[in-house]
Amino acid sequence: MTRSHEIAGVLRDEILRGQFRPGERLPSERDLAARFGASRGAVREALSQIEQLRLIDIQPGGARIKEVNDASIAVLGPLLGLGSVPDAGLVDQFLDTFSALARFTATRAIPRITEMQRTDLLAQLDAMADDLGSVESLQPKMRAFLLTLDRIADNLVVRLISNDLQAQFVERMLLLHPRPSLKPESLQALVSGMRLGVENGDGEGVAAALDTHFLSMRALVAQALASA
Amino acid sequence: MTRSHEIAGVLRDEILRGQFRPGERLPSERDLAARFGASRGAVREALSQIEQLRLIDIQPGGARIKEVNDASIAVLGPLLGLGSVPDAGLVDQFLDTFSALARFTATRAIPRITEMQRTDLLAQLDAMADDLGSVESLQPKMRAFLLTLDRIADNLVVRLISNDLQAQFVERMLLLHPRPSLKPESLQALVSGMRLGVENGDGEGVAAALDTHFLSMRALVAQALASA
DNA sequence: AGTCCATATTGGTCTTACCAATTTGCCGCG
DNA sequence: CGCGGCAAATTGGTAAGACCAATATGGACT
Repeated sequence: MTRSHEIAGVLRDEILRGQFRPGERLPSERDLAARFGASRGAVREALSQIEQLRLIDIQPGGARIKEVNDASIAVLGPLLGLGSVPDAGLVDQFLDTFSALARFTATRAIPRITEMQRTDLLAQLDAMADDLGSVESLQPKMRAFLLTLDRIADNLVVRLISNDLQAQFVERMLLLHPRPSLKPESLQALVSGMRLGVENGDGEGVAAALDTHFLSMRALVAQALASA
Repeated sequence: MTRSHEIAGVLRDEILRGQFRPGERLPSERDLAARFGASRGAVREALSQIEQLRLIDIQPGGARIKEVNDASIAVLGPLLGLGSVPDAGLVDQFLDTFSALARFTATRAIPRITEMQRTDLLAQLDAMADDLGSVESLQPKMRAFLLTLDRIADNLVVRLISNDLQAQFVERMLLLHPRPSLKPESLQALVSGMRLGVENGDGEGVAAALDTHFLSMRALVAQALASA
């Protein structure tokens, strides 16, 4: 972690916390350098990073705060990490979005899979079916399965979105205690539902199974966050 | 446009063009400074920006190129602008993604709209219905309508994704000649389809209208790009 | 009260310098 | 010939100082 990343992190969080109003001017680079006990170069690198998050607009005369609504999606992770517990509403929006992305991937992938790919997917699902009890080992298999679908769907735009969100989200949610865990019956339904869809080349079937899975997931996580 | 942004743009495009293999080392900051006739500070700021795109990994010892698959979605715009004409496949993936995002927004927004919002939406649709002939003036109304839905759906994650993609995509596609334009009948079907959905509180109806609209759009754009 | 201009401030850029970590390349050993 | 190990060169990280052009500020003047 370099000095400029540290500084960027602090300033980013302050902006996300709303400590500056949109349109307001950020302290000058020289003032920030003094505040952080760093060189102006380090501060400039930090500001350059925050500018890429589209949280500020740097111009001769000063850097001005922008609306969070116009920011890059890269602020979502830091936004989750602001409090000691992630914001329940934002987490639900994340999961809802994941749900839509998974549905997208499934409906685009299934109609174009080859026989070999189908065999591969079925094998992965069978491996998952043997593992319903331990969420810890099912999770990575689920991710691998969705990644396979993602490769088949072959949409770079959605792939980058999914990767980005996943990276920001998973990392922050793994810290939760206690980790919510779905009932084996639900997982069983998910796996068998997807299996049926893959077998029949029914993308909508796979998507539907994912939909209900994400719905239960959202309910569960909401409950976990409420109690935390 | 500052020097560091210029340099970052050049290096970014070179990486996106595949002029470096993943894992390969980028020239040192001092060499790059010499190449661009700039100071090391300017180059460092540029590299810091490229690092935020997740195109490189900066470490003591050197900056190493990463896989484009792991990059930020902020590379999609530059990726569209690499050639004289945007890549048709990537454009289609963009539109497909827009389609899914619009569907998401519609299905989430419609069930939770208030009477006042419904009135507003219907008014917007009526204004659009009077304007089917000129694509130039319909386009912004369509965007405003989707933005209204977006505000109602109230999902920050999807909003940021949509904003981001839109900003990157629209800007690059406006340069196309000739600009593709849908037949008035199709637009008529879109507007009336959405109107029916809004009236009946039928999110799936609105989404379906959007689906068919984006399908025609994709066919049209593919044709335009093939001829360009 | 409004306008205009001099001044101070701010970002943009370059130079030079030093440190710590990594990489490189050479040497000697097995 | 290969391989381990050590020293030197290279590389990124950071700092301090300086100058310019564009912007913002404040005061003088009308």
